[in-house]
Amino acid sequence: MFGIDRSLYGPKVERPLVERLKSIEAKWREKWASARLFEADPSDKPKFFVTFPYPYVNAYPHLGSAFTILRVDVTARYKRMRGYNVLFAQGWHATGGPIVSAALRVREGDPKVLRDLKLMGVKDVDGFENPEHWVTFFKEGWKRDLQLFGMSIDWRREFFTTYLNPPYSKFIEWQYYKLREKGLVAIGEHPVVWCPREQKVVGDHDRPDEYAGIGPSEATVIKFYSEDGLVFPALTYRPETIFGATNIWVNPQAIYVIARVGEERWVIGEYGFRELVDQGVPLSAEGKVSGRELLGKRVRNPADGRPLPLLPAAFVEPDVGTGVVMSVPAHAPYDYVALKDLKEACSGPYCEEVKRIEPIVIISSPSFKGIPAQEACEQKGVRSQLDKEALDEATKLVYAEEFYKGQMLVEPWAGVPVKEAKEEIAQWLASKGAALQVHTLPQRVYCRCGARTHVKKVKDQWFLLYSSPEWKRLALEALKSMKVWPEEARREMIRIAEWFRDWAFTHKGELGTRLPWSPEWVIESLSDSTVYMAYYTIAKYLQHPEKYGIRPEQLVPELFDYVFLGQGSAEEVERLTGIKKELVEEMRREFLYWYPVDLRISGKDLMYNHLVFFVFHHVALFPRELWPRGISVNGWINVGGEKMSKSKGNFILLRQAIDWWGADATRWAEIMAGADSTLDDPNFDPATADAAVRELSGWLDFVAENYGKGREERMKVDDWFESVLNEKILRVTQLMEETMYKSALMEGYYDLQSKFKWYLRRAGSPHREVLKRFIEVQTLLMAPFAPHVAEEAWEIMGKQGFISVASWPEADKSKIREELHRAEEIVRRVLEDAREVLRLVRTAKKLRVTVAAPWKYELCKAIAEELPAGQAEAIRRAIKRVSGVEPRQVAQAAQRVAASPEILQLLVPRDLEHQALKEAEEFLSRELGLQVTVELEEESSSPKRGAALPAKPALYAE
RNA sequence: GCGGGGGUGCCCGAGCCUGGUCAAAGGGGUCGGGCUGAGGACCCGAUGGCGUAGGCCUGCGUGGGUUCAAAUCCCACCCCCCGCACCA
Repeated sequence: MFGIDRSLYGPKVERPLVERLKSIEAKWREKWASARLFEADPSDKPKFFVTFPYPYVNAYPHLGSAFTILRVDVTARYKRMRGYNVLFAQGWHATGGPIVSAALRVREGDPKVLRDLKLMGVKDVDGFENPEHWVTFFKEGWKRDLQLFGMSIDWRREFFTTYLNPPYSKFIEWQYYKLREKGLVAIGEHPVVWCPREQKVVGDHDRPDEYAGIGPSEATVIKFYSEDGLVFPALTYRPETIFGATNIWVNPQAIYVIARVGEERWVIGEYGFRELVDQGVPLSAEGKVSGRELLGKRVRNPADGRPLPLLPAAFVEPDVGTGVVMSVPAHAPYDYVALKDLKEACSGPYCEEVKRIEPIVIISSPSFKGIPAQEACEQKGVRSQLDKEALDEATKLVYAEEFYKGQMLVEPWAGVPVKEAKEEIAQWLASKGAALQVHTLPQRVYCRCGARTHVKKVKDQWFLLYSSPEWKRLALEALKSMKVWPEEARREMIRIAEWFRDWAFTHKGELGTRLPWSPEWVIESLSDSTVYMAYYTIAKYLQHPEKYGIRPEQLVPELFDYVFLGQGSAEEVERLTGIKKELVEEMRREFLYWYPVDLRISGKDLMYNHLVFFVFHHVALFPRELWPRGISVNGWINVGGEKMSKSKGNFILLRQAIDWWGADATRWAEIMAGADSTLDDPNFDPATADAAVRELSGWLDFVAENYGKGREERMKVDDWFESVLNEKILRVTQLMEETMYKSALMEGYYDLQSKFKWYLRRAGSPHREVLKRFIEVQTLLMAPFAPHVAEEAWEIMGKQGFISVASWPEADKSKIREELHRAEEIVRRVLEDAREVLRLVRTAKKLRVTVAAPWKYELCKAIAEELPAGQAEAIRRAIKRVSGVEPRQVAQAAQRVAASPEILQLLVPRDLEHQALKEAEEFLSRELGLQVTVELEEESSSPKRGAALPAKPALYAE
């Protein structure tokens, strides 16, 4: 039903197992809800406030969005088990254009939007022509899916954005009044992509996909005056090449507009005319002229006064730029080829002159020796001036090379890097009145309505002044002092913050909150989602008038001033709003209890805007102690090694995954995909989800069968396993603290399980208390990841209460004994080595294991101690320290230690090694299928006994 | 171009910060064995090359370097991904 290729990405696991997990999930979901387990109110416990950027509700969550919020849930659950009062609330984002645009498309019957809706499982598109319907439909969908996923959210604090939810808009209004008071907003000009037919700004969602992401770029219009008083405005991205201009190109087929500006009369393409008018150049059309009529006219180069002829070129498109092109054949492949073509097939009266034109090289760069444009054309195999593809490549090549590595050759800029000269020359021309800075689109962009767009300068655009040094300084201070995982993300965000320019934060015709002092503008989506975490802390009061009786019109700025900033008094607020002073105070207390945000977990894509906005706005509005404390960033999930995409068929909705594998197995597989805090992209493997289904139901069976069972008498391996168990707790706890969730699951589950398996093999059967402790610890460690299964296991064990709020296991450090781990490793290696030996000596019936003589331990200990001096020196010194043994023997042994230096890491007291091996005799015999005896070198008659080294006993198969 | 991330064995993927227990965890796949009426489920073993004694050779993008010792540290280079905004 979702159009997904199940054979490739679907589940391959037994249905009954999944059904069993799902019914367990339903059971605990209900129990949590009826116990209101995740509803968090201020208490005397320490608090932890973790947040997930609220999602844009124009679709259901998929595995990618689920991944990030899962990390939030794991954090919340872990922190609860650590004794924190955790606030995890969730809102929905509806601000902006995409929903409005999608609704419009539904009204128009756009098949693509309808198909996408169908892919979501929407059967009836009735109502989707209305933006509001999208919001309510998908926020309900999100909520349902997140509930099914086991998110431990306090739903009383749910809300959504835009004027459709007045209390939230009141909050945003307050925020912007504050920013204005602080002088952080200003009005100014701003270039936008404009649709002349619909008279509106064209965002990415308002255009066909192939035009997405193309925005206004800066260009220079250079004015060339002709002898008969006309102005030819040539638009260029490379004003510095003016010194290499040899002529002007016009298209002889095209019709140009003659337009008056003050005293001047310009010759310009129709498109450029409109674009410049919309950018404030006061052109008024007076007439038309064909390109052909202009040929042969002469203009003056404003930079050096040289006369330049107007020549014809077919590549010049009248509806790109101004339709007038400055020709620089040495540095522009198009110009170079057009000139060459013209020389070969010239027929006009200006032919003599054309033949005399030679490219003028004015920039030097490492890659080009002669004429750059010529070399680039040859390199790219350009055939003619209409060979667009090759020419574009050649142009790109020359441009990049010269921009980044080129130097000017012309005085007074000789030697200046092009990067700098470009700007200076443009300014110099402008100061002479010979040029102006404009914006244009680097290629044709069409609006969804079909009309060609151009760049318009909006005059009364509102800006957030992110370039303000003081604001920036505070934001950087916050970024530098907060916790950020991974560290690379901090560096990246600091760089982004430094580079931030002013931000146009108001739009028209979108969903959102109206700018209170200029309501024709709506606050844009990134700008209304910067400090809303503060809103969570009191959302339960504001979003539930039936309970608290607070109406939107009572939410005046003074209320927020008091609640968030402590300004004014509760009495004053009561007088202004009629909201009871006690309630106002309660809100203030609640805010102060929860704030600041302890951790914000987000996909790495938001580093480039939202997360930095989040920091900027907090430092602008709140005192230092309320600034955010942490950010953890993760990559975007891949499925089957590739980015999720609808066309590849690997696009998996969360609801679909839950249907296939259940919530816990999906969570498990997502964590295993790579939930550590890194900038890498995690990879979701459906096979892992299948395996998780088996793993989790297997665990429940295991708990049911084994909890409370086991042998009574104590063995040495029991101590080893207890040590492992306690060490794991320490390790996993540390990883959890660092939001390294994949590593935590790998160590805390898979690693521990394989250690447990080894323990079972070693011990034959587990000790009752050790087994009990193992089952408890294992279940607790997996609880943040697979909470439903963990609850079920907890219940099977007969524990009271929810594991979701049980205590995270505490490591008993006294039981961690490093030497036991080494001794066990020695046993493991003996088994491994024995296998290798027995592979080669197939006829063996017995195996003797000989533990090295005491002096060899002395020797190794000495070497280990002397090692800082370098290995060779350490051995020399160590040999001297061993006495009472034939020196030649000592030297030989030392030589062999040098050949296997790893034994130095495994060194344990001889007694312990002997004891461990002695106890493992039976185990080794069982594993190897022959009789194994362990003996001491001095008592041994094994022909191999001399080869024994500490941590590496001699083996003799006979 | 700038900024960020990455390149590990048939595949996926740990390790790299803090060099030695690393021929390199764990999965998957493949091969062999066990359990079974049977199993895609579970358990055990093998899975770079050579080797009738635990060894040797080759090896973590490429080329150098530091070190007694490098997947790990340093330098250079090659390749892949992402961002460079006014958009969620």
